[in-house]
Amino acid sequence: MITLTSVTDGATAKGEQTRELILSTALRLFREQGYGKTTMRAIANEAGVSVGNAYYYYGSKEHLMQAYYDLLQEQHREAVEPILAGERAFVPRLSGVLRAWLDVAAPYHEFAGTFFKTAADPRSPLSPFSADSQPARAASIDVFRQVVEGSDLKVPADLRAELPELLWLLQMGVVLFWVHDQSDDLRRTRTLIDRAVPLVDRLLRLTRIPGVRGVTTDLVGLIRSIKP
Amino acid sequence: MITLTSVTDGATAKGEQTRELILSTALRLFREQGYGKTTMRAIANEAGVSVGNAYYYYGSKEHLMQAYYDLLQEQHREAVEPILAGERAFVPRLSGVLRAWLDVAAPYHEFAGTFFKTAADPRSPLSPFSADSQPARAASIDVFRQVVEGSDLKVPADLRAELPELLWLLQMGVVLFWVHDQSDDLRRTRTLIDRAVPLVDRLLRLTRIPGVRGVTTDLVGLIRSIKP
DNA sequence: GCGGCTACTTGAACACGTTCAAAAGATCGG
DNA sequence: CCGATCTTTTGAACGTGTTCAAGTAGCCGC
Repeated sequence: MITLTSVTDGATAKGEQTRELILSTALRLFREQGYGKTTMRAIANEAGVSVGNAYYYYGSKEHLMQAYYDLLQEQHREAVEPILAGERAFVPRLSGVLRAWLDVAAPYHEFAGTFFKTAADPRSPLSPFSADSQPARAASIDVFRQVVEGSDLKVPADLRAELPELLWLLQMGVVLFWVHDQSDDLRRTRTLIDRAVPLVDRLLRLTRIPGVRGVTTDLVGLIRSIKP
Repeated sequence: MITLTSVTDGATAKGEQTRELILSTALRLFREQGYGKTTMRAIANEAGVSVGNAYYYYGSKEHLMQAYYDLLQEQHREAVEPILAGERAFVPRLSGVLRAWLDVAAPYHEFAGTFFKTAADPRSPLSPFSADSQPARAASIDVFRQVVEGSDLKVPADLRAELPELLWLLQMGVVLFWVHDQSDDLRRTRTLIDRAVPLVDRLLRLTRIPGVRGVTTDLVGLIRSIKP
């Protein structure tokens, strides 16, 4: 059934080339003039193709943004590698990962608002909670799994199992804060990270105190009960 | 300078009537067919005015939604009164307030996604974090101030001062969860409230344990340092 | 009543995201 | 090389949110 040529799933080398041309052009325009001011017509014009052609490869303008986001995540994963490889203490591991996100995403700060906007819509396939973005989310959570696993952190096993997802949620919170942060050089978001991470660390270490243990159990139970 | 007629700030009785007609028509159509499928033309048609007229009173379609949200908050404040008047224990007070929100907002669940979408955009004046919505946010936080003040809860004074805002944040989290909740009769969101509130209560009571006190101080310090 | 002012109202026009029927290329068995 | 079939490309057309120049209506001082 499957031929041995390049045409196995209806994709051609030429087609891939056009797809990438459209994406790179879109990303450039997004960066140069923002998402809102970049029109599909401008993207098509600049790429030297027709509007309809852009829609042949990307279902909507938002899908082009999704591609932007995927790129970001990929860059984040790369930026995080040396930190995860060379550091064992939990606090610098987590801080490093969060700060790396900030550095990677900084050039897109203005445009990030628009991303968050569509991401918050539950019906959008771009929502970080949607089924469609499950792979991207899993990859993102995996970074935090590494943060936990490679660290010297000691927490109860049940909590440890949920921790990567919780830290991912923490990052979502940081991103939400970052999107709204208008201070110079993102000073406030940096403060948030610098102070929140040690706080999280203290909290996690508290879970070994007997009187606190019950709360932890409750928390884990809560998380499990509301998972879909 | 100011005349004694009704024209004191450039608003006429007739104008107010038109404004309300447009709003009520819009809200009806939003409810009947959803936000996305309701066009500005349809609103104008149904209200018997021109499209431009709708824009004379409401700067954008989103502003009509904002009015929807204001209505919701007003209804929530009313629904919450008997609970706050007749109950002293912290857990039922907070649960009651959160459940009341769920009940008030339930008819608009489908349409709430769209609201959240624009709310997450930091440049939108509709964002719950924006300066424009400061009054609405303050009113909303005030409900949680009442939850705390009228309750038997005992927490350190510095934390107590920040608590209303923190509980408001908790509600934002619940709303975010609710928006994405597709379970029957919002079962998952109800579970979240029923289990999270006692957990919050336990956490707050823990703050009086000496070993935990330091973490609380850190938390309060963090909050204060990142406020604008 | 009149001139002028402000509040209000209109609807055509614009810009943008998106769709789609049709054309153009590419590939391949024969 | 032909015809068939699939992939790619086109650009006009549509629907929608939004703008704006122009018009209408009410009101006040005179």
